[in-house]
Amino acid sequence: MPMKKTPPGKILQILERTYPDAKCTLVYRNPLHLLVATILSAQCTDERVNKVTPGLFRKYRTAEAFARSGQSELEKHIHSLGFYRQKAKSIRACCQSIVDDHGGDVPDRMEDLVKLAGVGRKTANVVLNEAFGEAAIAVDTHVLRTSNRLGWINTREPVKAEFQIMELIPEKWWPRFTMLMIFHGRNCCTARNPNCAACPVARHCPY
DNA sequence: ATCCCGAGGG
DNA sequence: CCCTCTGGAT
Repeated sequence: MPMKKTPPGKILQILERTYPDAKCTLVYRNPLHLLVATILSAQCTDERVNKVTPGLFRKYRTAEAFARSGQSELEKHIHSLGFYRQKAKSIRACCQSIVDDHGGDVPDRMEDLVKLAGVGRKTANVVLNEAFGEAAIAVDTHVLRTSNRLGWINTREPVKAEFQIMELIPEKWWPRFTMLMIFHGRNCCTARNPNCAACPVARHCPY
């Protein structure tokens, strides 16, 4: 049973009109700051991350500074974000690797990024995209869910989803696609009670 | 009560 | 595939 699927182009246009300023709301764009901020953003909002990062980056300016930081010291800064023990541990180990293996600079290759503690494919793609200007699709739960519902893909595996979506969409659109789908997934095509009545692309959606 | 723009581990 | 990790917003 092939599911009905509308080519992405038109849908992306509609979403672009609906969410014209969907964009990464993390404040920092230099690689180290964005990497740390993205690790911190797991399971909490960007607004909450943006609230602690100014003080955090005033205290720890380099990967070496983070690597040297004390576990409990770092935890205090990020306590309000949740998962603070793992996040602190990840950031310290991650920055130690950046110092040891990359001369203190955040690596700019996926292969190297995903080896860093606390950095998965999603985080790596955010950094590649927003800090290094590389076209990428960061597959989070929203991208995965909305893409499946629209019938563009049929898999729950993020890596498969990433490559299948890349086949479907011109590279130029990859970053916009990511942000639009995340926005759409948050505000309309939610996991539990999707607001299909108000959905701008409901006509094109087999879900 | 319930949910959240993940990653690591069993 | 399942589980855990956490505080805060709603």
